[in-house]
Amino acid sequence: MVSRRPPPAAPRRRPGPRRPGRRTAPAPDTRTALFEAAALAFSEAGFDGVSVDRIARRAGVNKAMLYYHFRGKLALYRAIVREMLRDGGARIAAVADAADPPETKIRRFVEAFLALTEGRPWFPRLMLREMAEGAPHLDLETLGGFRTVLSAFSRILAEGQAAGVFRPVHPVLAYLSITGPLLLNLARERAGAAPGRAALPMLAPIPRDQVRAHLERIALCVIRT
Amino acid sequence: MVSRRPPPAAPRRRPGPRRPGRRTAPAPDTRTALFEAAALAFSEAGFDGVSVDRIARRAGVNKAMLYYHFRGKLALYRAIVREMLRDGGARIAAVADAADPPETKIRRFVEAFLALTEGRPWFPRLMLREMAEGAPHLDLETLGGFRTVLSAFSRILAEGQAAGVFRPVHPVLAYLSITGPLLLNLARERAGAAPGRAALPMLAPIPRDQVRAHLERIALCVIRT
DNA sequence: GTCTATAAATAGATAGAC
DNA sequence: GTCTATCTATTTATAGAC
Repeated sequence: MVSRRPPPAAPRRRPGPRRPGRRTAPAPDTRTALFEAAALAFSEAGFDGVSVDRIARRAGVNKAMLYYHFRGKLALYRAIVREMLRDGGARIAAVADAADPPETKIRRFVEAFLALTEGRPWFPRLMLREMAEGAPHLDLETLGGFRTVLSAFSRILAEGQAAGVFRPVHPVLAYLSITGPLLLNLARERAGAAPGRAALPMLAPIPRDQVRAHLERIALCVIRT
Repeated sequence: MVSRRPPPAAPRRRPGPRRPGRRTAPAPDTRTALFEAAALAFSEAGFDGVSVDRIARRAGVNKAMLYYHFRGKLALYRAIVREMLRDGGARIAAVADAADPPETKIRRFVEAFLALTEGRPWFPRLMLREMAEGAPHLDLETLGGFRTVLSAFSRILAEGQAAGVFRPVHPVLAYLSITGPLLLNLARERAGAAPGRAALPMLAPIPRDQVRAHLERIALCVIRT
């Protein structure tokens, strides 16, 4: 049910943002407006839950512009995910390649991931949703973005193991053990923010610092010798 | 985008399964067939990704029967979630109320949760998806089913804390720290099972015993003093 | 209880004027 | 680059025969 008609086989002709010296209208940032409106909308309602029309209206532009600037709904969605993974991968790589002891890097990793979820409100929702669905909207190229993140994380683990302070642990399990509780907790708090649910203690927010401390504890006790 | 028209305000008239001594046709198990077909379909494609028509066809019955036996698509979905939570809550409560030391109960909890995910293939997918979306399809009554599960888990924590073997920890964070990695790992393996992804080591399955051992380690190191 | 037929709404996508 | 208008497929849901 991802897309009603078979995907149009990708001729890939990216217009590229804002070439100087054109004859047409100013075009302030139609492409960017579409991108950000779609990112928020997808994170709130999921790929199937958002209509192309709604994205366009939210961006304040015409629906047809989505098909002009991107190749369609699915291509726009993938562009959003790729951008997220590119930025996330760069930040995690910066942590992994810094000159810190492995344990510090793990703490920095937790903080970087937390910052990522706070800087882009759509990041955790969109990512968790896509994972929960089994990533049916992503192609191999987009999935490759995950590898960048995971391999940076794995470098930290390997360094700690070489130094004898970390035990051997499956990198994927370790990664999911840190990020999973965080993503699910954010989803839980979001569920509690829905109207008529304020009275459910089960869905009440937990202070940010308490969450951060908990995640660091998980991280270190899972991978430390 | 949950349902196109406003929900019909719930007169709640459950037909009840199979009353003996009727005059109409045998009706072997139309209701059950619909229930199971829908559970699998919802877990595969999500609430919005499955059409009523598809559920009916998969169950081998007519589409109109869904509206006869349940009140509509949303009511059927909620019935499935409620059944899951009822059964899950009962199993976790059985673990919590047994005569074991707290640490054993935690291990039993992990095993019970794992068994739950293995016994009902749709359980982890459906649950993770619904959580990832912020539970937009659930009413307060259905959400109450979560409380049963969580309170049983909290009883184990409280018992261990009273005995001095567990440290004080937020029950919700502890719960998510065990179940989150498991659910996300299942989703990851499912993503890897999609056609054309067998070559991605990042999505390769991890042996069940390794996962179980990892979850137990997380559980105990998060809550133990 | 079960079915066919259809209503009423909305989806993604495109053609073509400007 | 941007727009309006529209095509076509699909959706949830119901009416009414049997």
